[in-house]
Amino acid sequence: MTRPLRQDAAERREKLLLAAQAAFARDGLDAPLHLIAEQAGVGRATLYRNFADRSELALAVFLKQIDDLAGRTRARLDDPDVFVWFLEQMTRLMLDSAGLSSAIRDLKDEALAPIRQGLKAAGAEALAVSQAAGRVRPDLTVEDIRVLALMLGAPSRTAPAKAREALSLRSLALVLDAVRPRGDAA
Amino acid sequence: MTRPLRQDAAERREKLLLAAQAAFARDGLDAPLHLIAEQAGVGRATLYRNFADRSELALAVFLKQIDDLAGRTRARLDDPDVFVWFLEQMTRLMLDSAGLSSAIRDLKDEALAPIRQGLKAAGAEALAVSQAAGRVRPDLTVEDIRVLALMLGAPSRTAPAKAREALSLRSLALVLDAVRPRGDAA
Amino acid sequence: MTRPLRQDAAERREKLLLAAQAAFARDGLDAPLHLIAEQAGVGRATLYRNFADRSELALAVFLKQIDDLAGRTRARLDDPDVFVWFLEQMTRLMLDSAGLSSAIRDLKDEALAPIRQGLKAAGAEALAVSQAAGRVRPDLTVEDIRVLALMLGAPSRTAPAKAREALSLRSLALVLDAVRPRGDAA
Amino acid sequence: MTRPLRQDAAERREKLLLAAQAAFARDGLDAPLHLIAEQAGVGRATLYRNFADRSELALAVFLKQIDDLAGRTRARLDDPDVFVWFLEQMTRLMLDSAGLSSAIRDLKDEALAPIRQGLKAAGAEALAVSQAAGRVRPDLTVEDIRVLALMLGAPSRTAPAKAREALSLRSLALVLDAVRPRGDAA
DNA sequence: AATGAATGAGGGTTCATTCAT
DNA sequence: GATGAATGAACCCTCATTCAT
Repeated sequence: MTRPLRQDAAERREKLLLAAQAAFARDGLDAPLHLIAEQAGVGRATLYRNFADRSELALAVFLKQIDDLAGRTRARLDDPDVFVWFLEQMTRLMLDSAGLSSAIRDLKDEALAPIRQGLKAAGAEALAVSQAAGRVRPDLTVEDIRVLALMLGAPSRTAPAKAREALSLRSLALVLDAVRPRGDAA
Repeated sequence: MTRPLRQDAAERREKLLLAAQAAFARDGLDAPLHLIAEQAGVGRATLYRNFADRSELALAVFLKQIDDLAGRTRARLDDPDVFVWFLEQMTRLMLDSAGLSSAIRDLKDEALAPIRQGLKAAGAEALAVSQAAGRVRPDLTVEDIRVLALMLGAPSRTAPAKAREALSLRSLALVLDAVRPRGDAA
Repeated sequence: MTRPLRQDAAERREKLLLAAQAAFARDGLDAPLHLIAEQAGVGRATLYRNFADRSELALAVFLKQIDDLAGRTRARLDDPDVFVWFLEQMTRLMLDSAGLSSAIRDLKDEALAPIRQGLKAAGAEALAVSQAAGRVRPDLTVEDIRVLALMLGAPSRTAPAKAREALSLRSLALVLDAVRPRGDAA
Repeated sequence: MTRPLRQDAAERREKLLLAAQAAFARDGLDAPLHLIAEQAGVGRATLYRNFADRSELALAVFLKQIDDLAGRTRARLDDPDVFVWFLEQMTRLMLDSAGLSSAIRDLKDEALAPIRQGLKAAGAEALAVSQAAGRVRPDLTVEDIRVLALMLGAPSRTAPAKAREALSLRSLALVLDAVRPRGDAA
């Protein structure tokens, strides 16, 4: 009896997350909430029922993406260059979402801290593997993962899209140079 | 003759620039304008008289800083490591101003483009000098200056201040690694 | 089911229209919107929710009055002097609403054009009837309806109210003289 | 010694009147005062020194035009149709100045009353002459002059200019029909 | 539970008017 | 006197959040 209801609720939540992801990607972390609700096809209060505030919504949106990346990364831990791959994926994520880089950075909302933690966790194993294989500088630490993410996300919210992509790729190239061991040809 | 009047006005304008710089540093590029006016000890309309809109104000605030950096850089062009020094100064600038990195990045306001141009101009000579001296990778281009600035500014708007400083310094270290010629002992 | 909700909203909308009509009548088309909201006993944003901007509000206010007049006019088309009656009613409308004559005239807001159209439609049949009965000059056209409305509305926004009424009545008398066939005793 | 000064002042005042006339004609009675001062090439305070407030300025602007019309009318008092000519001139005045019709009508500013008085005086003799010659209905009174002026000015602030001119001419035609004696072929 | 109407606070902007120079 | 910079009041509008239905 309550099962269909539950399903309905889950679907609504999913639609909200999708709409929010799109809005954050397009307009940044401060996209109007009422537009997100509208574009999800639900009432405003439903959004508030599912997510107490903007932070919680953002958290859910971005953690999903981080978790996804974490999973895909774990599946590649036998590749010695997995950390490079991880950074490439991160770049794409940042390129596709103006909000994510803000979420990793922004001081206004300490509630977003779990995203930083999730990011660190997602990359830690990859970093260890690549360092063990000598493909990444041994002095990098898990703390650096956030720094690298910030650097890769820096070009987001830059217009136009073409330029943004070019800047992102150049950032990635420079970051990879910084990350590879000295003297590595790569 | 009209000097006293002008002086008064100039002082107010200066106070506005200072207040704006502080506000942009603290709250980012979208700090409320009325707070800037208030904190400058001026009426709102005085702000509008001096700067037609937020962009114009931001432009003035940030160009001043960029110009200052450009001047100081030109005075050091005999140092082969001047580009490294330039990046260090840039880091400090970014660390001190949450707004500046937005200004270099933000798509919402194409009026801020001159800042990007000013930045490029400020670093171009330093880059050439350091490249000629073999202290910086020869394949870096003036276009990369913006990318490097974005990367160095990425940690801005990160709290708390202590963490922000640590992140900035780490960014700088990584960027310098990326910028130095391969095989360089640094 | 959703009727109660709708009813509430409809009532508020009605209150807004009433308040707007009063305000436009008293202060002209540029009455402050926040006063209208306040006097309707509603928050400002409610006004904006119901009417996207001042024009839309004015349009609703005045079209309602025009529509009402049109309906009453249609019910009198068997009176050969219906056009005279129409002009009398118009005079009263103008007398009671400083905003309406502006709406029929004002160049600043082309969005108000439908009011002119509605007015023309409202009077066209009455004009035809009265012309057929020989009670109105045969050379008047539907385009003249607007001119006559403007002339009848000219004394609006004249103070004090007593004087305004006298001016309006005199305008009406003169307009009727202009409209009756030559040589008519009237 | 003070003569040149006086002359300067008079010139400034003249420039202000011209600028105000243009601004009132273009934007109506509520044209921004600072634009008038600017366009007159004087400081704002000079405007205030010459005219205590907007009403006084408007009064000066419009009285000048009314006086001019009065003078030209007096010079034509031997023409039995002088009142018709007076109304034609009035039409042109109204057509050329969006502000004048407001000034004759507007309730917000009782200080403009002298304009109404001036208008009445300007037309009184012409009316008497034309009535004596049997060219104008004998029952018109000097009070009607204001009503006629209002009716002729009604189309002002109507856009576009072409339409405004057409409406004005039609108003004039209808007014003349109302003013001529019954049975007159005219 | 879901809805979306209502709210009020907050930010942007303009302009009449004053006042230091 | 003339100037125009400064002021603050007033208005417009948007959005996060609540609440009646």
